[in-house]
Amino acid sequence: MTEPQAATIPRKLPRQARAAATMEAILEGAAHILRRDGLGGFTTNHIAERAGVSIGSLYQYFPGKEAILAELIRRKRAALLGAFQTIAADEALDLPQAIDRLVAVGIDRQLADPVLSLALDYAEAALPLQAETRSLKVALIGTVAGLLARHGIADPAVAARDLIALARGMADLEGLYGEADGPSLGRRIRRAVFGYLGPGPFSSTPLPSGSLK
Amino acid sequence: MTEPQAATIPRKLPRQARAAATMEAILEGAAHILRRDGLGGFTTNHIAERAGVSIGSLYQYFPGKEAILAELIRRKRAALLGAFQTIAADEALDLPQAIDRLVAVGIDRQLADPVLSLALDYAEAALPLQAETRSLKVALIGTVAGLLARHGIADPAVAARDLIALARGMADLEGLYGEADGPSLGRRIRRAVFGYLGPGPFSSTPLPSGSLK
Amino acid sequence: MTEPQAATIPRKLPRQARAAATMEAILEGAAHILRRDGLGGFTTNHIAERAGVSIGSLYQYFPGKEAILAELIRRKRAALLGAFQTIAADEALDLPQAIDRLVAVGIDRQLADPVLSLALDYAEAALPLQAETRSLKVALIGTVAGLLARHGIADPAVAARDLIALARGMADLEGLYGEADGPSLGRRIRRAVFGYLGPGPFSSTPLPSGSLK
Amino acid sequence: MTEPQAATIPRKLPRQARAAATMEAILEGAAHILRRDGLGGFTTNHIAERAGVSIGSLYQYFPGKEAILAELIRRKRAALLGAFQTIAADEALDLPQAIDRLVAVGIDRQLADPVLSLALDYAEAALPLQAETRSLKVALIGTVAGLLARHGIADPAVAARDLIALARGMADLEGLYGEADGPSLGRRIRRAVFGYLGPGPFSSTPLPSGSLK
DNA sequence: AATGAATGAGCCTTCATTCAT
DNA sequence: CATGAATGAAGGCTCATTCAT
Repeated sequence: MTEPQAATIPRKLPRQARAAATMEAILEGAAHILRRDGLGGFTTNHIAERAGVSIGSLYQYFPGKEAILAELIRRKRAALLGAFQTIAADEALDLPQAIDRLVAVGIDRQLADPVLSLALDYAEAALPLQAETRSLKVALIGTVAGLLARHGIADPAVAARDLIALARGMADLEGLYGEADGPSLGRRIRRAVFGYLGPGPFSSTPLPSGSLK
Repeated sequence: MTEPQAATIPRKLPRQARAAATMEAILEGAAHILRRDGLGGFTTNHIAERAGVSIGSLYQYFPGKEAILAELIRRKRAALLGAFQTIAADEALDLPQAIDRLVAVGIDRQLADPVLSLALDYAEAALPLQAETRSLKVALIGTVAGLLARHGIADPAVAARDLIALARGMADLEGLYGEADGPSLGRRIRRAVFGYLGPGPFSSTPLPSGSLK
Repeated sequence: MTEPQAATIPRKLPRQARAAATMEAILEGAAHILRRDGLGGFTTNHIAERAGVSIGSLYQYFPGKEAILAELIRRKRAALLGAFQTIAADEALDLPQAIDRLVAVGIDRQLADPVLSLALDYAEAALPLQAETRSLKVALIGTVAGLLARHGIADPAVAARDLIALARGMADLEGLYGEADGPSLGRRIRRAVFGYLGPGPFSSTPLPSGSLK
Repeated sequence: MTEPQAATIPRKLPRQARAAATMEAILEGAAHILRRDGLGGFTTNHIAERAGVSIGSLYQYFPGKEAILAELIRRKRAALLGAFQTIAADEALDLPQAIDRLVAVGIDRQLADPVLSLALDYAEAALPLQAETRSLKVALIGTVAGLLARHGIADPAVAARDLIALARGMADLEGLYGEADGPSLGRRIRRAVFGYLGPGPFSSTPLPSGSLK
């Protein structure tokens, strides 16, 4: 895809409370539109109207629609990254426990807003985003990779990417068409993840034989 | 997303050879545009130009861009479904062998055209497709579910959807950012799949004890 | 209105029965479309489809849509003209009797197909038609004018045009919004017509003096 | 005619003076186009160009060409309605005098712009207008009907519609093909109108008995 | 003669973006 | 800063018409 790289950083940082509120309104409006109309209906005019802000104001805060989308992605990734980092930094957790938590966190966000999540996931994959946004993805994978490496998993970078992709793929479909049963989905994802990682000495509490069903 | 359901079936069947060629040209042009410019650049004018066909001709065969997209999805799914059915019908294969083949087939198609695949996957998930197109997805899942059921897997319908989603999630990202190493990807996907399915009597090479939960 | 004068005569006279049938089918299809969709939906493609004829065939018989419209107008006027001439030629009728008949004939045609009539009336007034078609209108007015002159009406040409316009105006609206009560409409039109003509020696039942002027 | 009811109300009310000027320019441009090219040439692009306004601006104020047409009709009817109400409210006038004035007012407007008037009349009759626009027509008829009722005319609603239709029919044709001699046309219309109303006690110059009815 | 595939000008409309107020 | 009027490129789609088969 070769669309001309667009500016994706907010134009200016709001210094006043009112300005911050305007910016939030725009982003909330954008999320609403994306959820309701998908990427096809994601237009600056609609966003401004929904946000109760003039189109001129919108362009005071964002240089274009790509920037709004990028900011939505950035925030989503940043929140996820923070949660992941906290989990990965917790030395008290063994790998299965850490993965349980990572999966649980990821599922929560996905199921809470499946359509928006799917649209942002696609946008992130398909659109040319700025380096700064991309770096969040790298950090996300890196955090998981570090955790895996610490527990002796081979090829941790590839594994981290695979596992995130796997979980996201399952969660996307469950969100859209399934019954959005988080606990059940979590169990299924963990089975796949642990299968991927293989039987190893990484677990502090080895499970007995005898399958799950 | 509540876009107002668009017509997604071709407008008329070509009666002359020339007409069939035009229709193919349009579909090829559409695939090319989708690959090169993504869903954002997927416009009827671009498609017609790329196909070397007048915009009027395009509308003789398709009532709109949605219909072209739907037809691309339909063809992709139909081809995949055919391959899956052949594999699932082969009684000589045990479950691991059958899964090996399913994964291999799926990977081939995905890696051969990653950007196109991603766009079609997103379109299929996010756009409101017609019943007929959706039925192909159902058939695809059903084929895998039948295979799983025959080998004693519990909850085969959910499992089939999960496994397809899982594999597709991994393959999408590998196609976009990875090294497109099919055999390696295949091995990783299989690990996840067998982990998901759990240790069972289905395997000719039974897994050792110590699986994870 | 200065639209470029278009050809309005049928391209060729059908010599075979099949050809004549095709031409009739086209004209009937055109009337149907005009009735159902108005002048805005009057397109050659729709007409051909409705007529069950290929678009190519349509252009074998008519050089363009204007010609089809013109032919519809021509036929309508010709039929009316024939009826009018018969009435005007009947020496046995006095003026009130003749007018009764003229009005009755006009009303019948208008009420039988009000939407089509209105569209044709507008087309006749607003579109640039060919001399031959226009001449039918002249003949129609002339026929009435001759009748009026024969009974001593002053300014018969203007009167004929006025009376036709008057009756058509009333009939158009009655057709669209009224109860399409022909006899009642006829009575009302005749009151207006005789009022217009004023108390004169034309009637076999002469009116008393005291005109309205 | 069953065209899919289009929006016919202006999109937004102009808040700045500049905006009001733009809206007027659009309406004037639309009137010019209608006059010059008829309904067939009545396109948004032509209107915008003629108005010296971008096509985008046109769509800021009107949701489509139907809305522009509706607004032209609305204004024309509103002006006529105002004049009619003034006349009908004047208790000093007897019926013939009031009718004289109504006819004179109607003729003035029709002859001043015959092509535009004809196009608007047809549009009003043939297009599906909004309730609000239709209500102006009802008010117009109602005003005349009230006047007639006050003077003891039977069936005043039907009579009002008939008389308006009758006058409009005559004026439309006079405007297009006649010599646009207002006074003469007025006299002729009045003859028809009084003939329609019949000899009654309404006139300050009472008619003798012996009407045709 | 008949067919219907093909054409492309042109219509309607949206939308990202700018700029005067 | 905010507003909203204005812009025009561009996209979706139709329709009159031609022409090879």
